[in-house]
Amino acid sequence: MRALHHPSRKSLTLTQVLYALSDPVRLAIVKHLAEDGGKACGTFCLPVAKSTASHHFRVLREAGVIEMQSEGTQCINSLRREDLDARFPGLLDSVLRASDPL
Amino acid sequence: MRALHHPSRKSLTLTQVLYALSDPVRLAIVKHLAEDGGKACGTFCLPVAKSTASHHFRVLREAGVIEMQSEGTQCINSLRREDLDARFPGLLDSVLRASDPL
DNA sequence: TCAATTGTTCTATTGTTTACGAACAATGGA
DNA sequence: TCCATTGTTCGTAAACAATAGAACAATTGA
Repeated sequence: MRALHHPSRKSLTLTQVLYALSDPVRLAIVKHLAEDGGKACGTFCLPVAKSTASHHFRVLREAGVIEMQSEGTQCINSLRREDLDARFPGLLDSVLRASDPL
Repeated sequence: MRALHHPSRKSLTLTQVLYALSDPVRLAIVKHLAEDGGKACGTFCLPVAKSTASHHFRVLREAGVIEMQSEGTQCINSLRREDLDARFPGLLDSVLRASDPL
């Protein structure tokens, strides 16, 4: 697996983050990661094909919402909480809270 | 002007709101309305054609982010702050705050 | 080495979004 | 009534996004 690009904290943009979070599949991923981080892509039960899931993980990564690390054949995902909180204080929390009853 | 449909507070969805806010033009509209509400569509200096602006106002309205009221030939816009705060506490504030240095 | 696992990339399809100009509708003032 | 103002709708084009299947790459274990 080649090196994955992650945007720097500074280069995160609000509109891109909001867009990344505005898809139900991606929001579900973020919710799961908020509950327990460090999960491999395959451990999410997503209602889409593997290739589509890969696309959604990529959108989240490129928006700076998640971090992906290769770990053997799988890749471990985690929320970029600190970066998001630093750049957009309160945003992630309010989104997670708002998505609770989902 | 015919009656404009506004979704009820209950029917607002997080993903729809996030999507509505994820466009730079729409975010600019929301920012302006947060500073001074009750502005007509024409008072916004937007970098798009009239018809395109109309589209963006509509997306915001249908997501439940803004309220539009006919007032003569113009239409007065305002943020649905109470509804948004009730449904998604802290979300609007964090978005507005995050968009400050924009 | 071979096969299984995990995820990415490529290609294609389908539908959505953004955008604009032109035409239209509604209102209000001259 | 006529005209200006304001905003919506329509038709259309270009760009983008979500989806899936097939092929591919990297790793791990047998």
